[in-house]
Amino acid sequence: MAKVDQGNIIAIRTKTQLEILDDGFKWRKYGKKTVKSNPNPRNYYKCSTEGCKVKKRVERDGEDPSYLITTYEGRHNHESPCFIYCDELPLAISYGWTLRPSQYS
DNA sequence: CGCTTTTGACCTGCGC
DNA sequence: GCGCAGGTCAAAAGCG
Repeated sequence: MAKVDQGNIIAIRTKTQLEILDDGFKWRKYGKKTVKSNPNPRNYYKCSTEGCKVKKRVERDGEDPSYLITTYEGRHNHESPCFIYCDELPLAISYGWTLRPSQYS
């Protein structure tokens, strides 16, 4: 359905044992699905802020369960409820996250 | 009261 | 043409 993609897909790998990472935005979980590529379930989140059509995909690394892969899709239409949005990348870098190109699966 | 969360089912696209 | 995979939505319930 969504053919008009923002074209902004940023995959970030974080070394954490937590299942959910909070980057300062309000995310509403709208789906859970298990992918064959990974025996782990993949969580789908969407920004609950009005005017914000950003989608977030969270999945564990099948090769490194210690790592969590967070994929951001789209651009925020507002500032972070608590932090300032830096150009195009969230405060992920401040956390030492690894930024990867849109070459995701 | 508002908002969030959870599971299932459904749909589409692509490949062969 | 069929199957598979992935993705999204809907409803309901619970909680602060």
